[in-house]
Amino acid sequence: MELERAALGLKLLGDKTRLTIVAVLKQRECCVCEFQEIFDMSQPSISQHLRKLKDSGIVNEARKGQWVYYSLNQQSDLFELVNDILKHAPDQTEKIYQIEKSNPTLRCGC
Amino acid sequence: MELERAALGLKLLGDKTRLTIVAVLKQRECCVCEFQEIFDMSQPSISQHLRKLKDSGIVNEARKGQWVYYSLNQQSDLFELVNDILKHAPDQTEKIYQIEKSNPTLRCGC
DNA sequence: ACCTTATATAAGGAAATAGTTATATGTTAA
DNA sequence: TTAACATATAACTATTTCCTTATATAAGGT
Repeated sequence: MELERAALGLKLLGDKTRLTIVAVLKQRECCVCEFQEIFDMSQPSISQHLRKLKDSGIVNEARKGQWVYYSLNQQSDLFELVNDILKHAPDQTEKIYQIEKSNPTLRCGC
Repeated sequence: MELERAALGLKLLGDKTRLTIVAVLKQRECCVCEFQEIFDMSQPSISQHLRKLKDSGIVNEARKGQWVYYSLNQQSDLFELVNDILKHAPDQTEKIYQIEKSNPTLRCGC
């Protein structure tokens, strides 16, 4: 991989919020309103972080009804790098629990 | 490792210049004037990048006469992360060659 | 159609960042 | 002790970053 491309990936993951996002996505795909449960910031702010990750190809986005689900893009040229980095990041089971406890997508019945 | 600490390391390596510095240091320790041979920027700018890497513990600094040599700090809590990242960065033999061709520390006789 | 919910985009502001030039500090050698 | 070299620090600037609020778009339910 080009050094510049790797630097872009590292810069994107060099933010606490975005690193947490990808660490959570490694365990489970999530929609925006689920991330709202675990971050103490506005919905637009979360959307903007997800957009950057999407633009770089690190994550995929898929609309399901009114929700947009994000997941790690395993086809990305940055996937292996991201994956290796995540080996050094703490498990996010606690955050996942926090999401599931509040269950913001309850209404969809799925 | 704490997520916040990992994010700091990633942010530091998420800069083209600093990522190149650590990639070069993986192959060979270098002093500031050697980095000046491979970066198209001022000496203070290079010093400032090295300071950030030093402050985080990623690199070591050792004065040898009038030169200050930098090397990867293998004792750093970030070393394994850095090392895994460098697996995804290109080899820097070309840059090393560029340094050795101009040999800025010629005068020391070492 | 209309209201509600979910998400995205636009616009703006405060703080961080990466570079610059000028100057200070530390080391060597004449 | 003075000059030359290597590096660090200070002060400043332009740009980028991350957040905010306000608004737009998209989908679902009544």
